[in-house]
Amino acid sequence: MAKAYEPASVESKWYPHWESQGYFHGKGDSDKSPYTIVIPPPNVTGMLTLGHVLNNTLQDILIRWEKLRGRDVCWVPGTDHAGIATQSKVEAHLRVSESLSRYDLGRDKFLVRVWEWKEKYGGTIIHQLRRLGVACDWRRERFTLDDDLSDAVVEVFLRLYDKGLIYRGKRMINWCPKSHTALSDEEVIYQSTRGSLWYMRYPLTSGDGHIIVATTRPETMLGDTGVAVHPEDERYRTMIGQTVTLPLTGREIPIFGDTYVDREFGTGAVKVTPAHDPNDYDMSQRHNLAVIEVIDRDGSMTREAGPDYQGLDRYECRRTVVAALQEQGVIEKIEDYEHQVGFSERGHVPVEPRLSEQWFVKMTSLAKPAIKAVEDGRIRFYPERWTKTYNHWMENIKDWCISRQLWWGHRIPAYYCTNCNAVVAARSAPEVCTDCGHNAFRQDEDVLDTWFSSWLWPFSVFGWPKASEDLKHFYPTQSLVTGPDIIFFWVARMIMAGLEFMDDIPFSDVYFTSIIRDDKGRKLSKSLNNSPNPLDVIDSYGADALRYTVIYIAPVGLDIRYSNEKCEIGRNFANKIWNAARFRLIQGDISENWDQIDDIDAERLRPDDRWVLYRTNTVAAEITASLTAFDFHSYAIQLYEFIWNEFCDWYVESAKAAFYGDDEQRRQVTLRVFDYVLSVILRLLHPVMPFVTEEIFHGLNFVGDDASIMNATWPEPLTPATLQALRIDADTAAMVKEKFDLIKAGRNLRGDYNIPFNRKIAYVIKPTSDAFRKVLEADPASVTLHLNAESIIIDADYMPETSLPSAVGNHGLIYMPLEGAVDVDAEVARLKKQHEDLQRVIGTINKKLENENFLKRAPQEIVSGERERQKEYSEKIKQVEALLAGLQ
RNA sequence: GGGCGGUUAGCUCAGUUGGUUAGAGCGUCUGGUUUACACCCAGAAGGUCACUGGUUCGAGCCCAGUACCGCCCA
Repeated sequence: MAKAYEPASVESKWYPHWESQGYFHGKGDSDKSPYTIVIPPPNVTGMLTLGHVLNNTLQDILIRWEKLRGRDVCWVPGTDHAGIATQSKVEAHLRVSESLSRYDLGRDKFLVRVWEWKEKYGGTIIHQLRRLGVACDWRRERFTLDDDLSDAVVEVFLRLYDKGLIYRGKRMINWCPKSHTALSDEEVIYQSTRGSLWYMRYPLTSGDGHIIVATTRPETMLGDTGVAVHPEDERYRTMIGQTVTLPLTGREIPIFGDTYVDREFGTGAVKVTPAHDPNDYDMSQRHNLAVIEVIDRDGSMTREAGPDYQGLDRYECRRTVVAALQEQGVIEKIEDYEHQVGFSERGHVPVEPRLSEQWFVKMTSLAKPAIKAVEDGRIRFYPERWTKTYNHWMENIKDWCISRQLWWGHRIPAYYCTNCNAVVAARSAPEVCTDCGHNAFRQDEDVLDTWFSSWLWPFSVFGWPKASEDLKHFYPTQSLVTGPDIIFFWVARMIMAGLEFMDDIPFSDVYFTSIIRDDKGRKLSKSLNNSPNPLDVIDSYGADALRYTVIYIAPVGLDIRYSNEKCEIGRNFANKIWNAARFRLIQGDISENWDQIDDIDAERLRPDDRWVLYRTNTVAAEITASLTAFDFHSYAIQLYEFIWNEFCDWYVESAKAAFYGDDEQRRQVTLRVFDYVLSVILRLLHPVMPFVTEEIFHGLNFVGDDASIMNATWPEPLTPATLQALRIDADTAAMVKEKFDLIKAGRNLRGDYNIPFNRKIAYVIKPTSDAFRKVLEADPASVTLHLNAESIIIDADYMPETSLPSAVGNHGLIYMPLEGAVDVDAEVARLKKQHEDLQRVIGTINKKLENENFLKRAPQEIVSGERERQKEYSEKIKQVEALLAGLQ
């Protein structure tokens, strides 16, 4: 084995091996209970980001863990077609390389080009994911535009249409002027934007004064068809019913009262542009106002805007309109104003509310059972607080706009009679129109929202609507790991779809990941150039290191502050376990019965062996509990602290005493214990660090060349019989811990006297309890080694002739006999400090025990615990006082 | 405006249903080529647990309020 762990060769060796051996493949017909995860499908245009690293590492931990626990695991990977993103990318490519627009090519030829692009670049993220080591079932990889999955989309559309839950209608929707398509409410990102509030004076037609309206969008005044005030607003009461003459256009429009108007905002009078504002549109319906469209689908002004403005971009038009109004003295004043502006999630331009004909899904009836599924705990969210966000959205759910004016996607399965325009939803064009008998139809030009296929993902990947063994076996899935940013887009909709079409929940647990930021707390973004490329990180630190680090630094329910340097945590940790294994290999071949300890002769066990077995058993249970609770951070911390601070710092050192000693039988037993513990550690670690654990498992011959740690078993708790037979218990473990504490005290004495650790010196230990004496006498060699002592004397009756450097523990004292003078001042100072500390502690204990209320009201075990401590510390302080007396 | 988080060591964070002298990693300082590991080892320093009040025998933890930071929804 190399002196330091070298990830690159190990990773490139094992991943192809795992994949070719079919270890990632869910059997589907197995007698084992299934454990299924569907991947949140990344965009087919996507590149691997740190967000993917976190998300997929978490899923991989669950999958590998459940596999070790013996379940038939299946993690379905795949990508979605990402309508807008992919289409825009290919359009941009065509524009730059061939100066072609999609209209130049036409729909069919354009789609051929998109498919070509997809075949060429669409696999990028899928291949990048493999570098991370994820145990995805690649034989089941799916794409949302695959034939099966497209069949599912059509089936769902038709079912909902037949139920009356899908309808087509002219509504106010969010329009992306860059992508020229409608968007759902969820695809609009509101951002605080600095703008202005323009106050405009609209003259009354009567010539008798004016009314001042305030607006953030002066260019829309070209489409104004009314002015609204609150009906009870005294300032304007007399104006209701009058008309104003709209500047620039000369249109005469009414002033009317509507309770929607906020009297506090601006002047309390608002201009009403029904075609370009959802609230104005609602008011126009209530008050029979005209609807005049002045902004076109590309964000330019229409003919209706008037000859001076037609064709201008909406922002250019704003400047022109304001200039014209200023010239006419219409602008009363301009204030700086910060307000929320909706931006297109994909197009990154301000959306334009627009009236248009679109397809919608009625959501209310779908939402009801989905709310209930979370309410009654059939589906659980981690962290739990996300249920509130979910509930709030679900209870106020709005109809879902599912049509997109794109070409890349699932084309809407609706056909229009070319004669009478009758609408038919069907798998293919009907032969004859049932309304008029005509025989020609045209299909709807639009495609469906990408999420309209994603929401079916948990069952469409298994072939639904066709019945299949896979579907029966693997649905419902168990865990979903995703970001809270798509709780509405995806999670909520999958729950609704699962219940509606499968009559069952799609998954039982949803784990919401943290959001990754840079170490200054800023969002990762291309423009800030603060998004590390995970592949570079894997090259320099290793996949295990990156995986482990991301889990280790992820706080529960908070954002992660990441920097590449933090991957040293994972790299160092991998190297640590690597070297512990290397040390073991140097000692010779692995024990034959490394996978159990039941037949070990208890008499051969050292206290340290019992301690490490006790701790291993405890930590394995704690780790299992952490993973069960989706507490991945604890999982990582528990591994780190046990492996580094307990196993390596204490047990490996302690084992050296046995390995280098004369007692061959003891050596063999210690090797057995070491091997057992190491095998447990590796299996506990495997879900998060698959590569290094596999390499070590083979390196130490825990498994043969053709096998894998992936197929090992998760460590089971030791049986009570074993624990009893080997006398592995909390008391022994506690006593060994006392020993370690006294060893630390002994090391501190060196520090006080500036004796370097490499200089061997003599120590005397005086146990003050029988149990402690026995632990020490059972294995003085390990104490000698831990202290790097020249010699150790264990003597319960030890009385030094002169004062010696010494320290007091809970069950004994340690002395450091020195040649030459004792530094009395230093000794006194240290002991006095300890005396003060003890006095303070004893003081608080005494205060409690003297408090009648405490004795009366605190639980008995707390009170007796305090009595115990009082006794213990009193003993200890006496020892300190005796030492002090000897010095003075 | 409504909702949800957060505030603990220089930095990043743990801290179980309230109960030992509040912990870890990184950073800083001291010492060390110890035959697993310098990607390391042995030590040290460093905290009024944001603030105010309350409940309790007992509060970092529970309750109320305040301040600041962040996210979501309108």
